[in-house]
Amino acid sequence: MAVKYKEIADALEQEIRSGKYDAARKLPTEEELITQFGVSRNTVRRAVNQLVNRGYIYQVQGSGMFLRDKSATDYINLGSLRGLTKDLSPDRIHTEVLDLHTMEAGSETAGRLNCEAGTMLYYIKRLRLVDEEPFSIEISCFNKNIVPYLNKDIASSSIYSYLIDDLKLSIGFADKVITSDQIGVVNAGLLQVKALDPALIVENTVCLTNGTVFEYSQSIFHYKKAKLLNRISFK
Amino acid sequence: MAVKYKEIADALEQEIRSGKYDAARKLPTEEELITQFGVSRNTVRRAVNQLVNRGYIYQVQGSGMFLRDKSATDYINLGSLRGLTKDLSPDRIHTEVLDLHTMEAGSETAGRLNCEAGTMLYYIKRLRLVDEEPFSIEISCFNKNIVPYLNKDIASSSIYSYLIDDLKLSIGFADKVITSDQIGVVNAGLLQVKALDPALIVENTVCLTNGTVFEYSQSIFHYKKAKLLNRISFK
DNA sequence: AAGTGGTCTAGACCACCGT
DNA sequence: CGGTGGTCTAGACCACTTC
Repeated sequence: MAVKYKEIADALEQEIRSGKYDAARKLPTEEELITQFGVSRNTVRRAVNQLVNRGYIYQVQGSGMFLRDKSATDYINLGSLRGLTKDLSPDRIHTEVLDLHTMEAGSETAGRLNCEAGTMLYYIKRLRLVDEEPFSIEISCFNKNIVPYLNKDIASSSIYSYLIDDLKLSIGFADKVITSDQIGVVNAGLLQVKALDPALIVENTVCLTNGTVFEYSQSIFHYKKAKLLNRISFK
Repeated sequence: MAVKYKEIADALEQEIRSGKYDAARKLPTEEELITQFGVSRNTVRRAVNQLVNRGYIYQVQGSGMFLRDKSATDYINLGSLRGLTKDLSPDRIHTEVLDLHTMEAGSETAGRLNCEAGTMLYYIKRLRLVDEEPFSIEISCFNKNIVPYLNKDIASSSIYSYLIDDLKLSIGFADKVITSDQIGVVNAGLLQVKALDPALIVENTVCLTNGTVFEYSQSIFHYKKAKLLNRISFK
């Protein structure tokens, strides 16, 4: 990390999640944070801003910085990178790799990944279980020029940890398109619902900080189990 | 407004939407914006930051600020306040007010609105049409202590314009919970789909800047017509 | 009136991209 | 190496809340 405002933001996030401010439901004043962390006011404010964007707190001019009501658990936060892996406790999640192979991009996939048709990519289909019950199906395509290697082992834990910590990719931004549709027979079987039952679908296009698309994925969620959460603040 | 960085952000947003940078796909440098708007670098950077958060651009250190690919139209932006009203051109939208009355909050609604049971509120049910075809059903509850007056006229255009421009409410943040479920018979009839067809559902809890909940709403979207878009950036 | 967050400036230095 | 964004500081003044 080595960047002050992010370190402070992460420290405060930890404190909030640990329940340190649950009694007061209020953060220390900017002045206090300035002396506590020994940085300038601007740096404190940038850190605090992260917490606002992450949905933890809201600021009231003249009054203070307050905790937002805790969202009930079991929500998948649309604003964070790691869908399941961050929001649910890791021991509740299991991943079954149904398919993993390399292939050439067809014209449709090439369009989505913003690359030439014929570009090599990894195709992965996974079934994700929460508390041993089928929760979602994830079909992902990674541009192999950017993600040169993947295997079942990596795919069965958190791919994103591998991309960030090992491949040192710096992920910049993403588009998520959310829809609902009738589920097909095959996927219905995997999720143990009936064919034509509803499915909650999230299409995800992810880019590096330099703007290159490296992943396109589609997640199909069990309609009775999945709840997506989006926390926004206007300022 | 009267705040420099927001004015600059809005001006740049307008320029981007107008297509001014479509050829270059690149914004002027910070230095250029500084001289163009006659403000300090920090102010330019705050303005630019808004555009990043609104999903218009991404920044690459050492290189510049670039336009993100346009999202196809017809998406409902989850990050903006006015769902339909902002994303689709206004003349395509029609709103039919099915019900509008005041009532006392029951215990469940009181919980969602974070108020006492028995608090007076407005209940509104609306059918929204896009291009003359049923698109979504919106059921909203407003705390009457905060929104003291509403009528069919207001409800059939944009409620939020009224809240912001006329009532001078300052809206702070919101929680959106997105799910999918089988649609009921009544709503199926309204949306002209079959009972038990999928529905895309967004529950929305909206707060003022001071943290007070003033609205709880539920939107039920036509599963073949609605696409929600969430643009996120990590920094 | 005191406390607390919001806006703005000016300037320094660092990190990364491209030539 | 020049161009361009990223981080950080120090200080001034404004706006809103609370008492």
